[in-house]
Amino acid sequence: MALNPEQQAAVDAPFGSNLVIASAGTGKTSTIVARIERLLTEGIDPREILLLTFTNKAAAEMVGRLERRFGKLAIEAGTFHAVSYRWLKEIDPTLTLKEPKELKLLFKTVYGRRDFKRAGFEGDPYQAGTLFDLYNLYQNSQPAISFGEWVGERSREQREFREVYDDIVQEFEELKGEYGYLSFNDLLLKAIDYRESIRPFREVLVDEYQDTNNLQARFLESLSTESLFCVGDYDQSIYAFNGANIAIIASFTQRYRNGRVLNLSKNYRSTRPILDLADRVISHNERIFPKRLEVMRREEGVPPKLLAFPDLYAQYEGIARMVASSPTPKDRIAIIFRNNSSADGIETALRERGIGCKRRGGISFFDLAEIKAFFDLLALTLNPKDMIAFIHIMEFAKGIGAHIGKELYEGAVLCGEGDLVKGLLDPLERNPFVKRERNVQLALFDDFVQMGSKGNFHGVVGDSFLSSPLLLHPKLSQEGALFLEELASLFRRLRPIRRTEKYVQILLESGIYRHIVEKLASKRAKLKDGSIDPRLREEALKRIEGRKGLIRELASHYGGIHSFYNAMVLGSSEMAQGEGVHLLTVHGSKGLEFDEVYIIDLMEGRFPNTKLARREGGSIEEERRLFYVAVTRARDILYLSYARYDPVRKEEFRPSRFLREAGLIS
DNA sequence: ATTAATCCAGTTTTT
DNA sequence: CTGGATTAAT
Repeated sequence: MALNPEQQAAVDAPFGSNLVIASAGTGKTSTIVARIERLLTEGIDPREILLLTFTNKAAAEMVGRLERRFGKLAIEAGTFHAVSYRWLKEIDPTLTLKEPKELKLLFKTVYGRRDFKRAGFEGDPYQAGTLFDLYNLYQNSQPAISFGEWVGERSREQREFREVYDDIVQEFEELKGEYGYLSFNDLLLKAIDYRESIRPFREVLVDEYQDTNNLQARFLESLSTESLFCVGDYDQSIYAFNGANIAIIASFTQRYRNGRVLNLSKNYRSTRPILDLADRVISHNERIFPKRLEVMRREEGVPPKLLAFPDLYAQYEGIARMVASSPTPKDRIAIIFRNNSSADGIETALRERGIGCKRRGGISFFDLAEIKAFFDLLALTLNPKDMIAFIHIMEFAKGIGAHIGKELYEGAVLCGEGDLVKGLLDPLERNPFVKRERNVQLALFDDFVQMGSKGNFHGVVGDSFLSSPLLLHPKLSQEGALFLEELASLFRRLRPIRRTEKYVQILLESGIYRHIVEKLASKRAKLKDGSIDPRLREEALKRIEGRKGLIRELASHYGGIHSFYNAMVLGSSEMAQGEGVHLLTVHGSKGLEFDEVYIIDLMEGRFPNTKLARREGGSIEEERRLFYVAVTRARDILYLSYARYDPVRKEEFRPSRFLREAGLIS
């Protein structure tokens, strides 16, 4: 595709600090690709080019376009996080990421150890979950003050808790270290720490620069590069909740002396009526730079159409009906919503009409119990310090809950002199479960307990495991003993394994995973009276078998078992399932385009999500930018839809103010 | 004191 | 449909 003069100017911009302001649909991706092409044809080593994007999919697509022309390329490309991980892996190949959900749980237990009332506080502290989210935002915003001070500055009422909050995050950080956990933010923070060991680049290209937060900006500054090429559009900044800071793009020329700003203003994507509508609405936001978008498409275009429905379900039905009868190929249609909660309703309505749809994340594969269990098992074998994974696995055994799980873990670590694997396979011969004082004074009694406990597990565990001091736990159940032995045997069998496929195979076929799978299948086959239907059980097992196959298939694409695990944590939400109409949140739709777009649930409260807009980080301007992003995904046809009533919550709706701003209602 | 079962409320966007 | 909280059972 030929470039227009503006695009060419960006491609040809000399080395230095370049900022390209690229409005929606102005050929941003093509420009980045052409820029890299130019660098390559000038003879720059691909290894000296770094491309940072917002999703790994976007990076893969751009690299794919380049490779079609140049063949296999060694360009470093991916999200900030994926790239950081790749570098850190070379420094420490065993580091393992932990899901934000799990970290939140850990944070909650740390928080739970504080008793605010008893400590004499009057006011209401933030809840654990809120505080955890705030902590992430704090890390992303990188202020110079402590977390507690920062919270106190944003809210007067919270000032009294600032020391407690500092204490909580300190303990949380210590525990993370103890268990060997890394959060997404830790990837960037660690990469900044190791900046000296990261190779220099000739040019670093940054896509979606408007969504950069302070942590990412610091990461960029820590890189050694001759030239910076940032592409963004402040009207599409929609990640304030994640610390995205428009000031970063707005202050580019102040921060980079000799920084150049280039503009891409010719829109090739959408028809005039669609762009006019987008423009009318976004003009209600304060303009940072006046921006004029030139419509390049010649045809008159179809005016966007407003759809009003009496209630939510009539809306989902109606949209499904329209999609069904539309001549547009299904995979070039997108249904876009503000909140993920809209997805289920529309998906059901589409299903009923036999229309397939493609949905990201959602009721994910990774939320299934058997998949979670697999990844806990994998996480534990990769990082034996992962106490939480150990407990999750042991909880499948009857009679073992969080408490005993934790005691077993600590016992094993004690018997292994700090090493869980040693504690399982080659333990010191002593009872780790008696209090030390007692141990000294009542040595004879200990012996008695040992003999007695071990006797219970004859026939349950093998001879070699029968001598394990872990079996001395007074409340250990038979199943618990079996699980411990199976776990020990799994560690033994995995030790010499290098190949990813083999490693995954052994995990999936291990005794412990088989037990877990059978328990899950039985649970799912349980009838109302408590009995198990063998047919249902067979079906459940079959479904699980299929999912095991999927895990094998996923794993086969990765060179190392650590890479596989970390890629699953980093990219699980990017994976989409299904074929057909695209179901997307506005955030998920960023950077994509479709012939026909339906924006649904355009009601006050929902979109704009007024609850979020009132919260810190949110604003009605941000909601308006979200609307702008959604509208500018459309090439030819745009429908805007709302419903007047929610029959489940018995709630009346008013149409979104954006519909008024768009001139569609008065 | 722990674990298992049962019932009730609630549901933000992403790496 | 899930997570949390409450309750029953061990």
